Amino acid sequence: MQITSKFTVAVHILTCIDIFGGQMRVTSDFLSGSTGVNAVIVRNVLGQLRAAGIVETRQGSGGAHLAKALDEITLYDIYKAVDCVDDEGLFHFHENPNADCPVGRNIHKAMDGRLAAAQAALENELKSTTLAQVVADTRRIIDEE
Amino acid sequence: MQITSKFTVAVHILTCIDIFGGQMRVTSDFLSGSTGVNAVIVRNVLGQLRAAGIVETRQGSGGAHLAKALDEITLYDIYKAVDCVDDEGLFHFHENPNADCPVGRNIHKAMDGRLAAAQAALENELKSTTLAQVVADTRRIIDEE
DNA sequence: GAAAGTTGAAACACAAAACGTTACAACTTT
DNA sequence: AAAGTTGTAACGTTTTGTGTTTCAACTTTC
Repeated sequence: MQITSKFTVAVHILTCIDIFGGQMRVTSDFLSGSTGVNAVIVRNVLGQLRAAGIVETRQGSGGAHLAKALDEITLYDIYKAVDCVDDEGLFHFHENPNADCPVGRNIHKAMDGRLAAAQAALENELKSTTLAQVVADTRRIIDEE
Repeated sequence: MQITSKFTVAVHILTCIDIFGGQMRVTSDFLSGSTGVNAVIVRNVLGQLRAAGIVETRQGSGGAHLAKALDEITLYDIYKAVDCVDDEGLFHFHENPNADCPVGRNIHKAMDGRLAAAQAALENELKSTTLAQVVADTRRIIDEE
């Protein structure tokens, strides 16, 4: 089980938009080249980021731009934007526990709060990290090459 | 994306073993009935829990038993036992970033530590919860019915 | 020691999800 | 008008999770 690569691809895309955006038009084709991901998938991810108010794109003209300051975009925003987890939550209960068994009909309730706390711990960590930090690290690593 | 239901099923199974183990033989067939999960799957999960030293089972005789005290089994132990995540980690990088692009060849390094921190936050929360707590909650909910 | 019930494990089947691919209409700029 | 780009739908492929069938090995009971 792994969280969809669309999440890390989205971070990659946003980092490219910031780093290359000043010098050139950052098209889905260019992003496909940098990420190694199919251009249509890139456009799908950009569409999700646009729906979340993170980037701006326009038909025809080409070139994506950030819609917010780097330090106003958290990894959690991106994680939510690309739908890493659905409404059911990160953990998954089996559908058919036996309602005639006292454990079967209550185990869900007994675990729910604790699993939600674990999921919240993950998400809080993502909320505390901004794209500004990731981009700064990326620039530093590039400069040190 | 969701963490495999084998995890919550394993917790369900262990809870049953504790609650019903005193009165009856808790076989894979019985556990299949309570969880709604196929008996072969139950035996697979029991096999993983046995490999992790959490339960004891024996061919022929039937009936699973806990190999440790309830408060010595954390949700993290179970999560690891049933292989919720592989060695690559919870997050997933795309395979083919472009090594000719400065972002492409460095983004992995720039994100790694932060993603590991997020995963660790989740796992630490699971480590802080024991099966004893889940079973106690389950018994309380049953008593209140 | 034979019968019945159980576990362990392999092999195959099926469904859902992730990701890739093709195709094309709508749009913008030159 | 032409060239390049985005948005989106439709379909294909691969992987993974889960279910199913089958059977050998083992234990207990009769």
